[in-house]
Amino acid sequence: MPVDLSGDDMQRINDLVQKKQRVARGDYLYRSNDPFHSLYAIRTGSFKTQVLHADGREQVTGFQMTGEIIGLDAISTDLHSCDAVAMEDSEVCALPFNQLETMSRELPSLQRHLYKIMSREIVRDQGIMLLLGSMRAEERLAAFLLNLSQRLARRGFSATQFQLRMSRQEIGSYLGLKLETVSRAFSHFQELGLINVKVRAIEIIDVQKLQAAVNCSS
Amino acid sequence: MPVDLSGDDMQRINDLVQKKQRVARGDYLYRSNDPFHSLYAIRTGSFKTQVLHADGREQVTGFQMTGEIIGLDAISTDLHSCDAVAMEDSEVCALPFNQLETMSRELPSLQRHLYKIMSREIVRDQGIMLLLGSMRAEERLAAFLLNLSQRLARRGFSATQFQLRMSRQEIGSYLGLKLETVSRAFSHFQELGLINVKVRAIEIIDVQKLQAAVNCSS
DNA sequence: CGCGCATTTTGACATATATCAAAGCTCGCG
DNA sequence: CGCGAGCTTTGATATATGTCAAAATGCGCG
Repeated sequence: MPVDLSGDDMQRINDLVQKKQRVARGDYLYRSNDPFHSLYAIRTGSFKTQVLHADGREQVTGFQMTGEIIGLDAISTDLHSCDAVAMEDSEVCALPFNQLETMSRELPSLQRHLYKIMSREIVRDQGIMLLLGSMRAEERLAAFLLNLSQRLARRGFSATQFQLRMSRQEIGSYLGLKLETVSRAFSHFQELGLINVKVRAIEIIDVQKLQAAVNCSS
Repeated sequence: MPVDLSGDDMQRINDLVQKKQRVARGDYLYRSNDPFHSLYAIRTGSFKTQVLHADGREQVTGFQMTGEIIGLDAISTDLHSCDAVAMEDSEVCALPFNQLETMSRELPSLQRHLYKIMSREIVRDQGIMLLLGSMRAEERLAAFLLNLSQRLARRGFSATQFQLRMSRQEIGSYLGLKLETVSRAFSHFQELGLINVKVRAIEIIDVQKLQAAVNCSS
C-alpha cells in the first residue's frame, strides 16, 4: 500500500501487511459467496477473477498482478461476488477489512487511498464495458495487449516482450470472444507485422499500429 | 443517504443534503474530464452515464434513478471519467466529496456506507460484464427489463408496468446491441407473450418466462 | 527423453447480429 | 388539431464471430 506516512503509522500498516499467504497455481484464493473478511494485496504472481452464471457460463472479469488489491466487490454484501484463481504460484497478503476501516478513520491518507482504489476499479470496469459493448474482436485484443504491456512496464518488466499467463480461452472469456476468434486475431496481428506470437510468448513490434487497431479495427 | 444516525450527526448530513439542483432533460450534470468536486444523489428523475471512445462511439454504462449516487468514478483521478445526462427533468443533491471524506472519519457508519456504495457499483459492473461478455441479445434484454422492474418495485412503483425513459438506441448502447436488434427482441418477447410493448410503455406479463429467458435464451 | 494430454492453430461452414432501407408511429409544437 | 421530426418497427441482405472438426504444437510427467 503506497501511502505516504511517517513512523508509527507506517509501523501499523507494516504489521498488518506482514503475514503473507501462498496460493498455488490453479488454487482459489476465494470463491463466490465465501464470507468476506479481508482484501488481498498481491505480492507476487497473478490472479484471474471470474463470475459464474447460473447455467455454468463463466466470465473472466479481470487479470490482476503484483501490487493490485482484490476483493473490493465483497464489501457490499460481506460475501465475495466472484472467484479469484491464481494463474501461477503466488503470494498474497490478507488485509482484514475491519482493521482497514478502523485505521482509515485515523489515517486520512489511508482512507483516501481506499476510496481511490475503489474508484479506480469502477473506472477500469467502465473501460471494459466500452470494450465489450462497442469494440470488434481485433480491437478488443489490441486493447488487451496494450493494457497488459503498460501494466508490465510500470512494474519494471519489458513492455514489448512478455509471457501470457492465461490461455486463449481465458482471454476469450475476458474479451467476450471464443478462443478460436482470439487465436485468429493473434495470427492476423502477426501477419500484419504488429506482433510476434509464439503461443504464449508475445512480442509487440509496432505499438503505434496496435494503438491504431484499437480505434478503427483495420 | 440512508445512514442510521442520531440527532446532531443526522443534522450535519441533512445540512449537506439541503441544496438541491435542477437538471433539465437532456442536460449534462457533468462531462468527462470535468474537475471533480461532488458526488450527486439523485432526488427525482433519472440519468444515463456514458463514456465516449476516441472515434465518437459511445457506450452507455448505466441508467440511474432516484436514490442512487453518481460520480464515484471521479474519485480516482479528480476528473469525471464519464458523462451524466438527465433523461428527464431531474433534481440532484451535490455532496461535496471533501466534506464527505471529513465527516466519514467521524461517522463510522457513513464511512462504511460509502465503502459499500462503491463496492456495490463494482458488483453491478461485474454483472454488466457478464451480460456483455456472455449473453445473447434476447438474454441481455430480458436481464435489462427484470433489473429495471426490480428497481422500480423497490421504489414503490409497479414492477410490471412502466414507461421506459430511454430510447431503443440508448438501450442498445447499454446492452452492446444495435437499436434494430433491441426493437426486434422487444417484438419477439411480445409475440411469445412475455411482455406487452407499446413503444416505451412496457408491461411484463410473464416474469418467470422472462427470467428463464435470461438463462438459456429460448 | 519420449509419451500423452491439453492447448493452440487453422479450415469449412453456420448463425446471430449488424447494416441498409423504407414505412409507420408518436408526440410536441405551432 | 394537424404537421413534421425523430423514433420505432420491419424486411432483405451482409458480415463478424461462433461452431464443429482435425491437425499441429507444446509441456508436464513418468
